[in-house]
Amino acid sequence: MKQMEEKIFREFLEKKGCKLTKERAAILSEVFSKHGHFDPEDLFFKIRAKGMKASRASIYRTLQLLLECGLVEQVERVDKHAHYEHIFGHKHHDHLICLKCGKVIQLFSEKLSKLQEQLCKKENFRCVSHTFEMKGYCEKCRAR
Amino acid sequence: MKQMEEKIFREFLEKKGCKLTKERAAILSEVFSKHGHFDPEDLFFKIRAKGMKASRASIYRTLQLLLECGLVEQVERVDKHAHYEHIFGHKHHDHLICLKCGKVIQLFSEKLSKLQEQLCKKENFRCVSHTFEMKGYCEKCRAR
DNA sequence: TTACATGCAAACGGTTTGCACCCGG
DNA sequence: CCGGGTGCAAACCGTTTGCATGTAA
Repeated sequence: MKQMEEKIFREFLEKKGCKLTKERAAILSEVFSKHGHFDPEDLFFKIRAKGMKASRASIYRTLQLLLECGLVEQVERVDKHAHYEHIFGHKHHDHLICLKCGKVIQLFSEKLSKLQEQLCKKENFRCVSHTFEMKGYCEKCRAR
Repeated sequence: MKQMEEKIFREFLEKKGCKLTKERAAILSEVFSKHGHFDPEDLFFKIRAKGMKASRASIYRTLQLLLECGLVEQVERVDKHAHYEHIFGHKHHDHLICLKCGKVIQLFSEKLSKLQEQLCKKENFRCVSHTFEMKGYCEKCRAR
């Protein structure tokens, strides 16, 4: 189970005629080390902190590959730089983002998935990915 | 009706101790000249094309003000630069974005608004704004 | 008259790229 | 061995900012 994502990545690279280098392995392992949002800069420092290494250039290049094979998806945020999260082994979900404390609440809604399907059918649109985010104030921050 | 947005903007500026300069008026007028997405670069050239002028710096500064007073909102997109649309006089809506032809289909859904409310209530979250976008292939592009 | 705004050009900061060297298969 | 990969530093490009000058109220 733990190494499933590596198997997927390895096979994807192979099919593409690419190699699984130690940098790519380090990035993959860090991306899957815990669930949550991250950005390329996070990754750069966390990989260093673990005594491994990969340049920023390799991180950006590898993230591109991980998007391509569907192991990672891009999470859209208001601030200007890209955020990502790994998706293998996780149901797709949406986000509530607190404008005060920055907390991200994950949201799973069966109803939302259904509604989404309906809306696509109505427009005869084939949906490949979606983003649903609400910004506002979380329980704790509202209390203050 | 036509000049309602100017009234709103003027009053907002006044309250802030700011002035309605001709550059700001030109930007406002261009932003409201038709409904749809635009980015700062679009705006820059369209304003020129109409024989008015405003520097990029003023465009960025003015967009900030328009966001602040709620006449414009930021639309999130996958590509890296910001997109906006004016919202005064329009119901909030969501988007279907075609990955092939780039077409943006507007979506209005009462059910979605309701669902959103429910989800917020469940988490005791006060929603200030939301984004819902689906990316995929539109009717025409699917046919090909 | 006097803040506040503007335009310009330089600075910024995240991301991409060219290139010489490196290494996985 | 060799084609793809890496790190570095420079290039990119959308956005922001400092500053001298212009202008709305």
